[in-house]
Amino acid sequence: MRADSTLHHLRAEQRAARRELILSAALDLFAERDFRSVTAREIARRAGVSPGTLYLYYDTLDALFLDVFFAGAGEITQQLDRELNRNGDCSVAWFCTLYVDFLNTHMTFYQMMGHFMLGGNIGRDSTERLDPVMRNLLDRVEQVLPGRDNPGERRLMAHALFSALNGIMISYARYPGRRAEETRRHTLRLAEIIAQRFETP
Amino acid sequence: MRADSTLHHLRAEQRAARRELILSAALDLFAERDFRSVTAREIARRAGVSPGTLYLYYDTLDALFLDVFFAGAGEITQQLDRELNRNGDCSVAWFCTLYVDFLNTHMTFYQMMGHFMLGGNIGRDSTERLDPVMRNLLDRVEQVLPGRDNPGERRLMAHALFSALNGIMISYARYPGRRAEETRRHTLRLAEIIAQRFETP
Amino acid sequence: MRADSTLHHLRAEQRAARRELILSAALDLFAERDFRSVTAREIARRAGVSPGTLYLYYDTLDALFLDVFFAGAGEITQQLDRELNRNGDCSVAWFCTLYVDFLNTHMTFYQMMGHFMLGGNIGRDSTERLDPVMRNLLDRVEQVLPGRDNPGERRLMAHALFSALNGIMISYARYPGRRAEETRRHTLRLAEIIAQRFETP
Amino acid sequence: MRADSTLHHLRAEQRAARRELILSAALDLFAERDFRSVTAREIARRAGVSPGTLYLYYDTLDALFLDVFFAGAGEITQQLDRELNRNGDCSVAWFCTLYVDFLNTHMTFYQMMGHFMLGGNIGRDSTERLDPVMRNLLDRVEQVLPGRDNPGERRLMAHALFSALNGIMISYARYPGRRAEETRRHTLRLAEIIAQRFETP
DNA sequence: TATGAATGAGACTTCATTCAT
DNA sequence: CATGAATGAAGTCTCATTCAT
Repeated sequence: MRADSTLHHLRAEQRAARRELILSAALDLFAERDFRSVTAREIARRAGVSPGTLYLYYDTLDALFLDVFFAGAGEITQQLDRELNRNGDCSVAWFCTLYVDFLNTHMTFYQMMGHFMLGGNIGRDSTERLDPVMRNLLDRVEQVLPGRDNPGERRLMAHALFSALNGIMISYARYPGRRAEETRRHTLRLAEIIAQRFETP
Repeated sequence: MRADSTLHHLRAEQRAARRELILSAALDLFAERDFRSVTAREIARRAGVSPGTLYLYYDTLDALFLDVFFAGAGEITQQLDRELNRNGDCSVAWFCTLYVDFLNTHMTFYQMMGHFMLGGNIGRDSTERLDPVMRNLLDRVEQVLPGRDNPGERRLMAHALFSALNGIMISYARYPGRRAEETRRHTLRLAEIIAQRFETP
Repeated sequence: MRADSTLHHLRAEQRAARRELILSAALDLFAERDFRSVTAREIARRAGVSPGTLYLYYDTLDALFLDVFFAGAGEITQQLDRELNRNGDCSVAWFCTLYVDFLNTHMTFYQMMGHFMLGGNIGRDSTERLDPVMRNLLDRVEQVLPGRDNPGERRLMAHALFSALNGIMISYARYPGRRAEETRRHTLRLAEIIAQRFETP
Repeated sequence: MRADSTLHHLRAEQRAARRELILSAALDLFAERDFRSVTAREIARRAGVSPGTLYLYYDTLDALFLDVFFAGAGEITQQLDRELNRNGDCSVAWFCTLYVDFLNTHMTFYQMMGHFMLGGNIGRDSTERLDPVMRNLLDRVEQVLPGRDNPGERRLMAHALFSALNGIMISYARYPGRRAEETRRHTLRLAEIIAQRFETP
């Protein structure tokens, strides 16, 4: 029993590790080039596995893309939680800066969000996985918003703030000709402005 | 001379008409399906020309995509100007509503913006054409912002507002499970909130 | 008008010629190797065209396979008709010999028949094209059968004879270890026996 | 010694049982779908073993296919023998009906025969196993043929009858649009006709 | 012996783009 | 200027088979 469960555990761990390996290889490539031009074969080669192996861990390339998004969403959610738990009273400015900073260093996460939101062909099951992830994020946004009694209004405001921050990147992310550092500075400045706008209840 | 220039003029007109025809066919298809799944051949067929002809008017498919963006940008700019010229003092709320409404009915314009901003490979010359178009748009945004003396600050605020509005769509545009009408209502509500936030100087 | 129709005619002729070219290349390869191991790329290379061109003339490899069958069916039908028209009274023996001889020299036709009859995945439209072809063949078989008044009985007898002849090949066609010439002699001998059995009404 | 041989025996028995298990799983799947679309992994899963185990019992997938054929041949041979032993004088009609009925319920057996006869790549050793099996079957056919002195002639006649019966299936087995029961009725009727033709010496 | 993850060659097919007519 | 047949590189994904555990 014990041995068996250990074996299972190891198996699952190994599997997760391999998945991580592949995902990481993909992220590597996405950092270098537009993700739409990255091929399955390249990801496999970079991960040091065969193309066939890729499909042992992901049914389809889009499934992998989705995982990039999920991984990113998980990470930013954790980052937020860490601070929110420690310090119940976080400022909007802090949140905006953190999120936009995250987008700057996790451009691929942002690109995937765009990819899927703007017409990615995801199956019903993926939609069902996507939904709660987005909701989770919005829950965090709500927490940092200044007091507002009406829950519906509060949620809407969270939507608005979340949208506004996401919009920063689409407008300036890879604006041709701008270097990463310049982009970061500019986007963070915009984040501050938006934060300021959402500080008052 | 005269005859020649008239001929030239006619030629140019015809050429423009053909381009328009092709562009319009493309938009037709983009309205039906995700633009990433539309092929050059399909566009040609829909326009009633041959695939080869497409390349007489557009060097590349991305060039056509870019034109979709330009056409949209031109249209919204004109719409704004019409009102701005008539009525020098337009409200932020009016602008936000107009713009988000435009995005809702011109999703493809928005998608193209995303396509290029998030990693589209556009050549140097296209960048040079893109730049003034964006600047033009931002000029309009500036005009509706409430008085603010510092021009740099003013410009930054315009960026922020423009970004915020664009973000509305990436977060909810084709949010799975939502119908077009529902999306429109929701995004317009968000536009109002954002407008409200940017009303005070 | 005239010119146009001529152009159309030429186009159609050229197209048919290209199709023929590809078909012929495929048959070439099928003669050398089991058709199931022949790839689209190989056929294209042999035909002296690019892989993409293949799909300009055939939607799918199976469509090409089907054409192999149709071409064969057309040929044997014509061969039969030529003689049947010249000489209204053809013997069963003559027919059996001719057909089995044909199968020996057009093994691929036979293989395709087997491929599709024994489970080939053909669409509805192909089925609709397959049907009349088979009926046509059976019509010829009926013509050579000795007098028999009842039409239903006559048809059944045609079925039986046709089946019997087809069976000869499945049992001995590529029987491992037999050379082509030996196979031909043996199958023709069997054809004679079967003919003899079907000579009496 | 004794213990050892018993052990060996057990081993052999177990091995045979496993082979049977796998074979049976394969047959299960072949009954559901065209055998050409069934994968090794599926067979393994259905048999409740791992893909690797498959290759402990079969060198290759074609070897398994061959076994399907052998199993069928063995079964029909036994069925025939049971009756032939009990009743030395069996009619051609009885044989034809029995065989075609068998083909109807063992379509896979028939498909495998076609698979190998029409170009399957079987090694020399498999050919050596195939040969006697076919001979065995033909021996039975010979037994039911009406008196005929010349042994060579007799053998040839057996070939002809066997071929004729096999042909019934290739012509109508999965004739598109026909249901199993209809096919069975039709093929049995054809079997009768052929039997009738081979009844006279 | 049994496992099953990994392999990797290779299959089919698509599609932006070109160029002879 | 228009055509549209042809290209051919490249993409995703499959699957029989192997081998370390």
